[in-house]
Amino acid sequence: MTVITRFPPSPTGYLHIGSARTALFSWLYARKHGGRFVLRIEDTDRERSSEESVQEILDGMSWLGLDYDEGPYFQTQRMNRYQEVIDQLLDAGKAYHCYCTREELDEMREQQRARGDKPRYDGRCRHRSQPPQDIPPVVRFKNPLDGNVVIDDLVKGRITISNNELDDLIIARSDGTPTYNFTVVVDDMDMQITHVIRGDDHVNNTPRQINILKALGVEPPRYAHVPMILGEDGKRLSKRHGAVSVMQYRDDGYLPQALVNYLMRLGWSHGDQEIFTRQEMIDLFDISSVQRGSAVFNPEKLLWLNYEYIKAGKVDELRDHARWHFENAGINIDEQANWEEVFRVNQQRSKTLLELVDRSLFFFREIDGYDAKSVNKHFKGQAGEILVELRGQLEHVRSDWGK
RNA sequence: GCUCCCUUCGUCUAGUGGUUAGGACGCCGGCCUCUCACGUCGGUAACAGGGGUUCGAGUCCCCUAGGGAGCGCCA
Repeated sequence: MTVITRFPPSPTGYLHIGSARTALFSWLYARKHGGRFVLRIEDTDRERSSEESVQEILDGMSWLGLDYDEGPYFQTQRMNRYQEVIDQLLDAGKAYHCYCTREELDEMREQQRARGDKPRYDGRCRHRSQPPQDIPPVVRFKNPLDGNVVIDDLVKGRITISNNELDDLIIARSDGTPTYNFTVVVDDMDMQITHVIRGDDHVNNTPRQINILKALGVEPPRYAHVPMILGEDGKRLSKRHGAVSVMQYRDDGYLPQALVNYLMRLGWSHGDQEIFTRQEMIDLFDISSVQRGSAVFNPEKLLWLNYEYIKAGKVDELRDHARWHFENAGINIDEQANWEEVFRVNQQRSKTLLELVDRSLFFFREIDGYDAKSVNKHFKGQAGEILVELRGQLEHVRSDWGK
């Protein structure tokens, strides 16, 4: 059996650091097992989806080096297929039309909450005999009434959920468009996904999806629910914790390999090893030894790792990653004669590429001014004479520069 | 509220019944050094709490507490 994993972002913003980690795990799993990695864009929410986001995600993945073997597929291009499966379910009596109004549903949920119950649809339209003419119906999936759903999760272990905790979820809206939990199932089925690796905010969706898969007569894939990444305050990582966009890290002068390394080590470890080459990641990473609990994102450690990568980096590779940063500073690094020497002096004292660029600038361009405060503090007394003298001395050592 | 999941230094983690509970980041200090660094040596700091099981529990079981997630015609 060929392993097929997938990464299904919705293009509603930047590529989030948490999504990137899940993508990395999926990619690693596929690469490790000689399988395929599928990219699928979940763009059914037309309101919030955008072309720019798609591009941003694509850029992020390529920057991280996460190449995919199939896709990108777009859900909006698969609408006919979803409709087909909905009809199939309807015909088989495994789904039904529901004419409940939002008001009616709200009221029902309110009563359930008041009773201390979990709000869920009570299936009142399952046997509706005379459909009202003026209400466009949604389609609901007939969830089994009893029994359990068991997930043998690759990271969480066995999870058992009782079917009476689940309700008849909507698989098609009143305008006919399919909903998330349904499209995921159809896509994973059609794309023959064997391993679903995703955030553990999806564990509660999993039993529903398994039930639909079973109704469709398909064997569910294996699941691996990886924990969320939290901010310093223990809350789910979000913008208020600082940078959460992958591309922001690129802009801030991080090396992709450092980010990838950090992300993989977050919630996973291999003995005392901290630094891994790409190949080691593929060989050593094991999804089933990912930590079960969530992990707090630690920017300091990422910074340290980045520093390690810069210190140990080959100058030409560093130059490739720093090229556009230099361009931003108005320097064409490829035209600089002594750039290698400059890199070698600075790479051991720069924690980011931005710092490296900053420290290198005065080697590459004329000084256009002095810091007033420092001038007042140091340029006094004999300082001028000494500097002139020093300059004279430097003329002689110039030919030995770097030796 | 209900359901599911989780719980070792501040943070990321090792640990699979017997360890002085190990490593890493951070922080503090020593050494190296004509500067800044690199490097290097050392220190700081944890098994959430309570019951069991066992000769012996961070490791197994139960309870409590705390945290996270989900409960949409969002994904």
